[in-house]
Amino acid sequence: MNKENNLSKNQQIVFDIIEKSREPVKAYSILFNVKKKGIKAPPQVYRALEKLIKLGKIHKVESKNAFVACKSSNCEISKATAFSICETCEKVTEISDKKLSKYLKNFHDKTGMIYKKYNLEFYGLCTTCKRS
Amino acid sequence: MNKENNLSKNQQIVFDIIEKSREPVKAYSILFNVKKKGIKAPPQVYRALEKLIKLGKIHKVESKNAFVACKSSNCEISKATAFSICETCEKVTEISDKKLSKYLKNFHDKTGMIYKKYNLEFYGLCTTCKRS
DNA sequence: TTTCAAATGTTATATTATTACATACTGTTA
DNA sequence: TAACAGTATGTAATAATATAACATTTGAAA
Repeated sequence: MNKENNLSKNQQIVFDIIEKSREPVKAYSILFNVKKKGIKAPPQVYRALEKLIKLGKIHKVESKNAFVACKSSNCEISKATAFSICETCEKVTEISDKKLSKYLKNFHDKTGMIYKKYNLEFYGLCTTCKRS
Repeated sequence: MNKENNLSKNQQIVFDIIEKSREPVKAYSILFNVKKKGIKAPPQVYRALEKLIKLGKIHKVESKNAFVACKSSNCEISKATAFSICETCEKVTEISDKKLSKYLKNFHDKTGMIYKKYNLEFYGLCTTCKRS
């Protein structure tokens, strides 16, 4: 364990890759990038990813099978995620909107189900792609 | 093409499987089930799925890599999906809530991005699993 | 210093999805 | 009706994503 932040060696290596990236990173892209650091096999990456998600340090963008560092509530355990995804340039941005998260956290359906977590992915055209 | 509903042979076969199922169906489970009907290879299934999604007849539950028939706005093209997923029994239900969909359709983030589509997946405990 | 949970290393394999290319069907319109 | 365009199909191969299973090591705390 790394004392400062509670991450183990592999977890830190994987997290660093994701954090530095400006876009969602795929598991096998991570794997490729950490071969030089001694991580050789998929389970090592997937285990680190799983732990990082549990810790709220990263999120999985489900519709892209890719991972991003949590920007909105850094280092807190986050079970509420929202992303905007540009269908043209593929840019993914985490949305942190108090009203939206409040609305969704308080949402109840008719059945009385208890929601502990949600993931919302918007698709559309980002402002850059809109212009062109 | 099947005149009644615009689906081709393979599309109809795949749709029937999904429609009859009470739970989300995975692509390879579909493939296995339609081998007897002459569909033998993944691309045949994936192509049908793709078309059915375009038509709004089915949705993909992204976090499960599985497909469900659209119950809420039958046969209309649907770009706005919301599901509730029980973490215990894995039951997936499509949420059709006018207020929720209105809220999300009208949602704008700070960047001015135009949203054309969204997918929302809630996780939690269904009423049955809550009791036990 | 034993002990236990967490983390790691490794091989193999399962699961999900796409590429690429050849062929056939369907409806339109010249 | 012949030609065309668009859509759908069949097929083989392979790419991409993810997990199972098992042995071993590490780290913190009792």
